[in-house]
Amino acid sequence: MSTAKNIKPTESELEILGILWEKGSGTVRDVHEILEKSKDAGYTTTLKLMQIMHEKGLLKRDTSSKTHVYEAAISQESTQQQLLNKMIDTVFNGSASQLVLQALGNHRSSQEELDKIKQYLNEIEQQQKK
Amino acid sequence: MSTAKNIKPTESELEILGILWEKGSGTVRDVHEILEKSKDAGYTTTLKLMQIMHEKGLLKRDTSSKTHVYEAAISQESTQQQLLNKMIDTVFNGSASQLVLQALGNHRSSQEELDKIKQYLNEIEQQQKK
DNA sequence: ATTGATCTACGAATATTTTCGTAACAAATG
DNA sequence: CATTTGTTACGAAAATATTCGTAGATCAAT
Repeated sequence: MSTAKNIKPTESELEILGILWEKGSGTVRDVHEILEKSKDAGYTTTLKLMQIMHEKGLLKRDTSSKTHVYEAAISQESTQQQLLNKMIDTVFNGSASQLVLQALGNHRSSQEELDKIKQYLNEIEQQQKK
Repeated sequence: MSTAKNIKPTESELEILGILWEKGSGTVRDVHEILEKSKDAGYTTTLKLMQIMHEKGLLKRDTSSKTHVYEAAISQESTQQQLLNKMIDTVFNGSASQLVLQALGNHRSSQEELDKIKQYLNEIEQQQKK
């Protein structure tokens, strides 16, 4: 397993990763301004966090201009998967479908999304028949 | 919202809650023995954690005999929901169905479980037609 | 050139979480 | 009854995570 990162972002780090995954890339100020909406921390706090994340290999950055531009260095998918696995393990008695039911239950999903899920379920069933 | 607990169990606390939800109730030793399998910490560490959790209102306990018996004081479902919501928010761009797809993707689910999910999807669709 | 705004770097203080040693007590064992 | 075993309580150390003040650099506008 070459890409198997056993990296464990902290709570705050995940918030920053989330923002960068969505934006693609951004400066400390970009990230900070979004973060501020839901949190309250100073600018240098966000800066420091992102610097630490860069040291840890969680973020890449372009320092060619004065204002550095950051982006996530770990994939959203693999991080999602890792977090899901732990969550299923500790809080959902090891049952992925229990998690799925719970997630579907409380979030109003669009018809389009539901269709996508259904379609996916069919694909899974097809595969398992083989 | 009367029961709206804004309680945020830590990582270790979640592990203990998970065990107690599954067992129903147990002594410190019970919990510790299970915990030991995946972690390595001393007995008094587990004890201390459970004491703190009791102080915080995360666990109930029966002290009528020398060896205390603990059980979870917060519901598994509401905790699951709270964690899911945060996760969807920070890591899944706010999309519950994205989480569902990811969860289905990597965990091999039994046919029975898949059926249950399908059935649930139908129920949701029915409700939304109203 | 001087000022002001903005940025990075860095160190350190705070806060939080986790870990464990030690003491006191009770129950079981010999 | 003395000893060993298992338990709780408690305090504090250790490890981690978060926050921020301050200094120095860069750049733009006066």
